[in-house]
Amino acid sequence: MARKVKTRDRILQTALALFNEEGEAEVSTVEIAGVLEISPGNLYYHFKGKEAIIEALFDDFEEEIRQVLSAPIKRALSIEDNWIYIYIVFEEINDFRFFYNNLAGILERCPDLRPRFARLLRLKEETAASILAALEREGVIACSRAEREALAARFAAHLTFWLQYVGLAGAESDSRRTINKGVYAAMMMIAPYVPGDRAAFTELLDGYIASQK
Amino acid sequence: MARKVKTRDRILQTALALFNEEGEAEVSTVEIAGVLEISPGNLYYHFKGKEAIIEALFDDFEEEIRQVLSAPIKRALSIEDNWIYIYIVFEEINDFRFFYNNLAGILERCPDLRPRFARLLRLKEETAASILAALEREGVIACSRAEREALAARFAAHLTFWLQYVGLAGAESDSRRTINKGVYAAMMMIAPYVPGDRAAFTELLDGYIASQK
DNA sequence: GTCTATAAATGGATAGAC
DNA sequence: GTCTATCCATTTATAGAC
Repeated sequence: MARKVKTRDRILQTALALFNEEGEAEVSTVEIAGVLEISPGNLYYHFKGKEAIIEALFDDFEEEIRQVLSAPIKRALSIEDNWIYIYIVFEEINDFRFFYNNLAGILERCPDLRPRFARLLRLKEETAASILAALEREGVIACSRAEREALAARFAAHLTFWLQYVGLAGAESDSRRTINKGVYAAMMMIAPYVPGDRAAFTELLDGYIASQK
Repeated sequence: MARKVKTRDRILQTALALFNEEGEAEVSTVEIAGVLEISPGNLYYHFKGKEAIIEALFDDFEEEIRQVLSAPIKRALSIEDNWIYIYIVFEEINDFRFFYNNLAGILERCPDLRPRFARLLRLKEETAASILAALEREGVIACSRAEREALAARFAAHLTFWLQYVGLAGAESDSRRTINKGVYAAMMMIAPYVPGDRAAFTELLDGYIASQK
């Protein structure tokens, strides 16, 4: 007996899909209601307006991404483990990409989200930094504290903007492939810090991305 | 006898300022006309609509950034020369930042700009690649072709998104300082490829940014 | 070139019936 | 919870006078 999905949830789900597809600015509350085949009035019963919908979607996103970023990475020192980990982060961002595609606009109209989003950025940096520190301890990479911090910041920025970047360069349709390229690019940032012959490391990466396509 | 500035130019100038300040989506044609103290009708005499204004602004931006990116860098192998060069690119982007702050939305409504913007991205990459190649030839850095290409792509992405990134982390007001930090971050991407003790190179950078603040 | 006036369309929002 | 009906505000866009 297929349990009836609550209208509130259907609104969120549909809004998310439309926002991701057409861009948040391009989607009106009327359109969302239209796709759902409910009345605008009904939509307004559940959410005071578009901002309320966006904030509710951000709640979901924040919870999920926090869970991913805060998950202690157990023995994630192999290339494979790190690859998968980064892949998952990208996937999460991809699911809420509408947000990243119009950050300035959304934060303008939902000022409450600004500090929360800034915190997420910091969490990304911290997570990257702690992974790098672990790699450093195990001798996988060798770099100074200053380098590690700069690298962590770059990492966070990469996670934040990569999907947008490929979208601009020319629409790549296959998201799995796109994300794998993003993971590859992330790993390449680490390569020069691998002691000894980093060429071997690079070749390992090349092999890995080839196997992923 | 102060030559009268053409209305068309005043529109572009005012629109650019408002777009940068409040975000393109937040500014209507009526508002632009209001600030200029001309009638909306008059504005529509000069431009068919907001899209036309945006495209005209993009024309200006494209011309200027092309000039900067295509300028042959003569003997730009010193830290100082490269620093200044990157600074100028950032400055140009900063002057038209409204565009970068709402890329998805603008490209949605002005599809003509999409390929042109993509070309600019490629130009950024090519420029970065050729600078890196020069540095390689002179022995300033040492890296493989694959590494150089990955680095060039990262460089282009950095130029594209850095200003947005700091804007999100917490609004830095002083643009000169922000840009200098962006240049520093760019230089730090090169550091690990400097042969010998890269620590010396890093210290040089630290000294340089300290002198710039 | 510039203005006034106004049309036409859209999106956000609410009241009140069912 | 949901709908219909409606209102208000904003924005784009045009016609025609000066």
